[in-house]
Amino acid sequence: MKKLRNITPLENLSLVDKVENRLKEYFRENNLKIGDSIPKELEFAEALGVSRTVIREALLRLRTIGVIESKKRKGMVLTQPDIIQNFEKAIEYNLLGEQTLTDIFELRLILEMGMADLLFARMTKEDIEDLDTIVAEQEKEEVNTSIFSLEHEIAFHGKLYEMSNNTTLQRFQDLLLPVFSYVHDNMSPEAKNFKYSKGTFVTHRDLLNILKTGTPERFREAMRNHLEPHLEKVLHMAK
Amino acid sequence: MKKLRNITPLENLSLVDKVENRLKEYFRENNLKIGDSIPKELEFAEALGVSRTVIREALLRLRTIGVIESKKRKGMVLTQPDIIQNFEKAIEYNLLGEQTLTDIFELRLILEMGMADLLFARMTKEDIEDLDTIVAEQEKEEVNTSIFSLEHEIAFHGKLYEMSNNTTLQRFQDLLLPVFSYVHDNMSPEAKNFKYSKGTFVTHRDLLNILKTGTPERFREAMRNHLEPHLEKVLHMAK
DNA sequence: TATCTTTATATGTATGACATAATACAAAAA
DNA sequence: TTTTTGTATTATGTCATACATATAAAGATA
Repeated sequence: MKKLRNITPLENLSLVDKVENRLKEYFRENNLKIGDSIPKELEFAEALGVSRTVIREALLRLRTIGVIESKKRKGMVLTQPDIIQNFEKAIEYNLLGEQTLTDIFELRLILEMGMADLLFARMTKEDIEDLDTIVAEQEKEEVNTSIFSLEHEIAFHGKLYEMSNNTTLQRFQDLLLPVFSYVHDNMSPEAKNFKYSKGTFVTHRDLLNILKTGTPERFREAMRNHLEPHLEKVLHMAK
Repeated sequence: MKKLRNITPLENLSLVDKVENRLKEYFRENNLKIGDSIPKELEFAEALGVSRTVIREALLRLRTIGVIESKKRKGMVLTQPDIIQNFEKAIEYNLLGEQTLTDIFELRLILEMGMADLLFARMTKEDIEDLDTIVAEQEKEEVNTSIFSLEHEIAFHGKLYEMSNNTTLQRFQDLLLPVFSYVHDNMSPEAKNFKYSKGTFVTHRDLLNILKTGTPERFREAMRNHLEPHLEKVLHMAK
């Protein structure tokens, strides 16, 4: 039998899919902005000639991704979708694959190495003081317990993100924390041991000092060393 | 009248909200993984004592964020949510605020500066050849038209993301392209003019050469220069 | 064995009814 | 007048039922 080629399959969209597309068109055509209210379900249903059920399903999708909000009696209004929140929802279900998790962890490394210029441009005296406190706290505890604590790790690096003054980036990191701890927990014991061994590698204190008196370039290099155990693991991983 | 204090409002979750939470619990308790199939709508409805409508709405939310897929007659199975796709959907509606767009653009700069180590560790001979072609193409056209083309910009930087070999990162950039062009279009003419003015700033060719014979540090520094006009604009923006 | 046809079934769509919460407005109280 | 309280209205939220549709799986046909 001759192979069938060059024939595009006819689109197989469900009614809800079509309605969703029409809604998107509608928003575009009418140039609707955040805060604008949209017609009620029954009006849409009538105008498009479908049941309220279908309209509701389409609208519900929009509600789920945060494009609209609805209130009883008041109706529906367009809202600014919270891109991070969608992310979050997906993660809550613990269904991200190994590869995605690794990718995301890698993303963290990239972010922290790339953040240098932003940090130097935006850091304030208060930021430095905060970091000082965080590092001092860590050093005090480590003398006693000599146990690596994920908490301090998060406190220090979290503060860096905060200093970036980029809300999206910051929330991104908030939400990725569980991923970080996941990867952290699943790291080989060896990697854990030689991590942050003072002297060999750059410590939080070192990073802080560079922030105080150094340059973005030096900071990047230092951060690279600081993250080296992670980097090594990730870089040489079979992809 | 005495002021009312210390009374927490009682939770006001819709039925669908509650059902959604119960479903999440259910997945957790039964330790369900990607690929596992779940009971049908009617069974859930009966088990939870609510109408099929409510169950469907809750399930639809999950379907929207990509946690489940459903097929007629077959039922529903857990799927790996595509975090990028969710992002994408939100963006399609053109409802992201100015601030978010700026944040995201900033994110791009951070990513490209932070990517250096990854690139050097993972680039192949073919990658370099591809880049060579892209740059040559650009140079040829620029001689004729001397017009800056977003296309070449995207081709070159897109290739870099591709070379990172990080699928998530790559798709992230794919989806952010519209944001990039948006910010690009809205840039002040001055910024556009002194951008990539050969000689003054680092060109794509320069970056490529560093990739061939240089080091990650040099590449980072070069990329910093290359992106300087963008960086300046963003760094000194009132936040 | 391979291919076609039928059948059972879970999701998809339609309809109509009622519940609920939020608004606007009227009425009452201060 | 101002503030509080009640009431009607209305758009979304929930329910029940029926039917449409696609398709996996079983059965029939070659």
